[in-house]
Amino acid sequence: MTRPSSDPTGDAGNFVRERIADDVAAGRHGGRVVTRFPPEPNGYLHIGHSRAILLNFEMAREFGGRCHLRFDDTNPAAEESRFVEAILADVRWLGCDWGEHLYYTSDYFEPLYGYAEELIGKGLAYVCDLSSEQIREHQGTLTEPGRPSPFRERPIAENLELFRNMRAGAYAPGARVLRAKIDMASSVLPMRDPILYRIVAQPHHRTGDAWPIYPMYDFAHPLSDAIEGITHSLCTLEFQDHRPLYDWLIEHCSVPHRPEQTEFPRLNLSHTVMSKRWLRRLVDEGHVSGWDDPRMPTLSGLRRRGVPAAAIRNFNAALGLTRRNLTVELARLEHAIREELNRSAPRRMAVLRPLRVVIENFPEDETLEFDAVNNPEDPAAGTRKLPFSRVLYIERDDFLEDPPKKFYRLAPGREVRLRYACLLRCESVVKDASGEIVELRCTWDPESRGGNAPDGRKVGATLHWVSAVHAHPAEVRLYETLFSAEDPMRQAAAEGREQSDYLNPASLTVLHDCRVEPSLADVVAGTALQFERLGYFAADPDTKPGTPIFNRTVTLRDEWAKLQRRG
RNA sequence: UGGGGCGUCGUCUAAUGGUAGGACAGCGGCCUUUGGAGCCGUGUGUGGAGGUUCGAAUCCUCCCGCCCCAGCCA
Repeated sequence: MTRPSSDPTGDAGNFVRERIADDVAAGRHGGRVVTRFPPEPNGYLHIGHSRAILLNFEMAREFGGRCHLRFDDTNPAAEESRFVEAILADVRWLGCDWGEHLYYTSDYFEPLYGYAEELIGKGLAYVCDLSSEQIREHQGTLTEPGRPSPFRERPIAENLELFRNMRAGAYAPGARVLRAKIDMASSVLPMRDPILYRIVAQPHHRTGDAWPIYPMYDFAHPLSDAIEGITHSLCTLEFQDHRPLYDWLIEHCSVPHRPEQTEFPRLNLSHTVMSKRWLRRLVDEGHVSGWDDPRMPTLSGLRRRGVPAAAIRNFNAALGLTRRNLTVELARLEHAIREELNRSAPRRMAVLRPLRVVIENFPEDETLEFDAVNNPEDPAAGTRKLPFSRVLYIERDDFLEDPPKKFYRLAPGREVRLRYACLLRCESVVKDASGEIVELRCTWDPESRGGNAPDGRKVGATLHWVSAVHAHPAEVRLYETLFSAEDPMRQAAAEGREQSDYLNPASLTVLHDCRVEPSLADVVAGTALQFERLGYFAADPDTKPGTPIFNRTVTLRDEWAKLQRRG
C-alpha cells in the first residue's frame, strides 16, 4: 500500500489502513471499500472531526472505493438545517468529495420502521410502557444485572398493534418505547434491552411532522450502513461497547449487506476542547462571536483564522492512527500551519503598533521605490514595489531606548537595516510631556539603497516598515488560546469549577491603528499572507473594500520572544 | 467493583522475536536583507515484577496505571 503523498513523515502508522488492506486482500466484502462520515447536524464540525472525515475519505480513495456523507439526523430536538449547511461547506473545504453520495438517516425512516416491525414479528422487540425513570431502575448497574420489564413478554400481535399506534401518533412523548429483547443480565450495558424507538413531539428539519417516533442511533446506524452497502463503518472508541448491538441488529434484520464496525480514538488537542456541549456554551454565553470565531477549534473558525485546509490534512496525516487515546500538543498543529503557509503565503509589510520615524537627511517631497520579494520560498511569486519616503512607521517593539543584551534592534546611535530599503541610524528620540516616545529622528545612508552599504558593514537587525503617507490603515486581531489550561475539561472536572474559570482573558487583542503597505488596501477576504517578522495573517470576512481587517493565524517562530519569556 | 479498550522520549508515532528510530517541543550551534525559512548537533523513552528464549517493546503469568459504558443523545 502506498502512503498518501501528503504524509510528511512516512512512518506514522494507521491500523485502520492495515485492517482494510487485509480485508481487500482476503476478498472480504467482495474486495470493495465503502466508508461513510456520519455527522449529526447539531453543531459545527471541529478539528477532532477532521480526523474522522479525512480517514474515511482517504481510505475510500486509497482503496478505489467511495465515501458517503450521511447526516445522522435521528434526534429532531437537537438538529437544525443551518448546521447541515455549515457541515457541507466544511467537509468540502477540507477537500473531500462525496460525489452523488449525500444521504440522511431520515431518508431511511420508512425502511428502518420496516426493520423494527420485522424484529417485533420475530419476537425480538417489544413495546415497553415503563417510564424513563422506571427503565433506568430496571437497568441495573455496572456490577448488578438488570431486571426484565413487565412488558417484556407482551404478545407479538399486541406489540405490533401498539408500535403501529406509536407511529400513528396515538401516545404522548415518553409514554411508550420500542425495545430490543436481548439480555437484561448482559455485562454489556447496551445489550440490556436497548431502546430502539422513542416518541418525540418535535418537527424534524427534513421530515417535518411526518413522524411522531424516531429511531435511536444504535438502531438506525448499523441498518443505515447496511442499506448503503457500507463495508467499513469507522467510529470512535466509545462505541466499542455498542458493537455487539451493532452486530446483533445486522444479524437479526433482513439487511442487504453486512457492514463491520471498527473503532479508533478521538483526536484531542491541548489548550482547547472538542466537546460540542462546551463549544455550544462558548457561543451561547457570548464568550466568542460565533461557531466560526477564529479562536474556536471548529473548522469554520480555523478557516476564518487563516488556517489552510492543506495544513489540517498534513497535520492529521503526520499524526498517524493507533488505538490509543491521544492529546496532541497545539504546537504540532501550529507547525503544520507554518509549514504550509511558509511555502504558500505572500510576504507583506505591516506595522501593528506604529512608531513614527523621520529621516532627517531625506528630502520632504521625494518618494523612492524599492523592490521587495513576494515569497523567498517561491521565486515564481515575483517581486513588488515598496514606496519609501521621509516619514516612516516601524514597530514600537523594534526600538528600545535602553536596549538589554541580545536586543539587536534599533536603539539610540545604533544602525539597522530597513528590509529591502536601506540602512538607518537613530540619532535622537522625541518624547511627549508624559515621557512617552512619540518619534525617532533618524538618518539614512543613501549609498545603502536596497539594503547593503558599499563598505559591506553589518547591522544587527533588519526591520519591517511602511511609508507613512503611502501606508493604509488597518485593523488587526491577535489571538491566543481560548483556554489557558492545557486540558480545561479535565481540570474543571477535577477542581469542580466552571468552564469560564479557564478562559484565557487575553485570547483576543484588537489593534485598531495598524498600517499596512499600499498593496493591501483592497485585499480580498480569506487571503493568507505573511506579515514579515510578525506571523501569518488572513483577511477576515469583516473586511470591506478599503478597510482591511486581518486575523493573526499564527506567529512566526520568535527567538527574541522566547528569550524574553525565559527572562 | 462487571464489561470493553489502551500502556514506547514531554507530546505524537515506528520497530510485527534480532542495533529502540522519526516527527513536534526543548537545548546548543551554523547561516541569514524576516531573531522567519534552512542546516548541524543534542535523548538511560519500552508502566512494574517474574517467566520462555542464544536473544523480548514484541510471547506467557501476575501486578499497576489510564480511558470508555448505568441518555427515551450521537
